[in-house]
Amino acid sequence: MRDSGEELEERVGYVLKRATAALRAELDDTLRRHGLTMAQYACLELLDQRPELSNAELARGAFVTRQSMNTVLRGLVDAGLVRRPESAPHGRARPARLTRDGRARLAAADGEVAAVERRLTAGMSPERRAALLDDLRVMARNLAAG
Amino acid sequence: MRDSGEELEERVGYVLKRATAALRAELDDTLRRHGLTMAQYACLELLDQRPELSNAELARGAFVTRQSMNTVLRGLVDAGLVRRPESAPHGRARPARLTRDGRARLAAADGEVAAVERRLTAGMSPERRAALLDDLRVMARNLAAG
DNA sequence: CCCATGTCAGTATTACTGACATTG
DNA sequence: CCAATGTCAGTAGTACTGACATGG
Repeated sequence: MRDSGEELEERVGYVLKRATAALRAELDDTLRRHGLTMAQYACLELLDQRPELSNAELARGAFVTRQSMNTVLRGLVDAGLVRRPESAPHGRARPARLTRDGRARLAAADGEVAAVERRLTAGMSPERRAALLDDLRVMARNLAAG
Repeated sequence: MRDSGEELEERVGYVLKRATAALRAELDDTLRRHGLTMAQYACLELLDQRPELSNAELARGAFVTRQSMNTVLRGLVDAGLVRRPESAPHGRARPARLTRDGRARLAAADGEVAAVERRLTAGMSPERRAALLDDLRVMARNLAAG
């Protein structure tokens, strides 16, 4: 196959989108059963790893506008999963934190999410998985930088 | 690091989501300039590769319900980018095809999309890229099957 | 004044469920 | 009757732009 080399370069994005579409569909179902959407889950995940993030920081972390993230955040606050101080300790930024319920909800969903992820990489050697993880990080950084 | 091996397994989905979120944000911008949304672009892509797909088949290909795909397809037909026969040649399925405008629009967008994809994998060796492509295919298949 | 942040308002797209008709 | 398909209706969640206020 002469053209496989050239095709390759063009098609990483295509296959990446396909893999993610499949993952999204699967996670959507899983999370729905826990009363969460993908956007909400992503936000909870971010806050779990890095508490005290402001709305604007969360937005940058999820690659969306701060208006979009604000909508998500509001939903989470209304649901009692996230807490924000009434007034900003500095500037206008109000650092968000998971509530106890938020941590519990995230933990409950995480178990099933992990199961989906195990299915995702079924049949890959640990080395392969490590290389994949590396590549994905490179890709995220490549675009986040630009 | 004792836990790096275990962490690895858990986090492929997380990093995959991050990489895709970055890609989505980038493509969203790019496609917007061509008057296309991600869903529309995905649909055009599918039809370009496999003409004559019905709405239900497209839905399965994109991992969404046929109702969702129907909405997208309607938009594309209204925009004159996709054509479907008035009546079904067999059963109720009406095979869709790109119009000349549809092909042109897709081709116009594809140039920029390819540029984004090149940035995406910048700094990866051809071997690495090939392995990545392979892994992504495995993941899509792993979930699509389940 | 400038910049980052938060937030309100409005709009478009997408994805879902439920329901129903039609075709083979 | 049944399975697949198309489609209408309704709803929810998400993402965008534009605009404006506020704090440092």
